Amino acid sequence: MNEAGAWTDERVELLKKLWSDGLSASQIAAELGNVTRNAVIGKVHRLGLSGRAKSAAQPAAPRNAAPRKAPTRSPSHPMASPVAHATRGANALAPNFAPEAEVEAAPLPSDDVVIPFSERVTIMDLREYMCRWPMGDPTSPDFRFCGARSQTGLPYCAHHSRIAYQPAADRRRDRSKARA
DNA sequence: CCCTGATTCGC
DNA sequence: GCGAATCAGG
Repeated sequence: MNEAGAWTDERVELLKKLWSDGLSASQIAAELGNVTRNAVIGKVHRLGLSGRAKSAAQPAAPRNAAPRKAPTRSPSHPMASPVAHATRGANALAPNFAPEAEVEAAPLPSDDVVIPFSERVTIMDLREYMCRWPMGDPTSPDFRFCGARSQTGLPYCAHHSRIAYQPAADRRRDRSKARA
């Protein structure tokens, strides 16, 4: 039998299909099984795919110096960073709320379900990786955000992303496997 | 915090 | 050819 992680024609075909289908490398890797997302990406590049739904070509990112073997992990902090703490507070809490931009399912207070209180955060505790799903009136003093881990590139967590965008054909984010 | 694809390079 | 390590961006 073929090796589990071997790129047979079958697997390559599936790879092409899924890649052109818009699935992410990790998703494809999970689907194929016994391969990492890096393997998928590597194969994609070798096949000449890459950049499926992106610009024809990136602005030639000067990716110089990338010694993955002898990384300069020793003198990493000769001086460290001079406290790059940019206090971004004190900004106006402009209620520039877009009730209906493209989100028909307005954030009703009724969907507090499945959202534990402990997860809720104020704008003060809101981090970049936290879900910004508004809960309650922005004008209300007890206005809170979901605060759960937000999805990549999205301002909301997985749960609220689904509600917000209501994809015509939802992609099953099956990351249940392939996770050492 | 997590994820994304892109790239390099030892194997 | 392969893919881990690494990078850079979101």
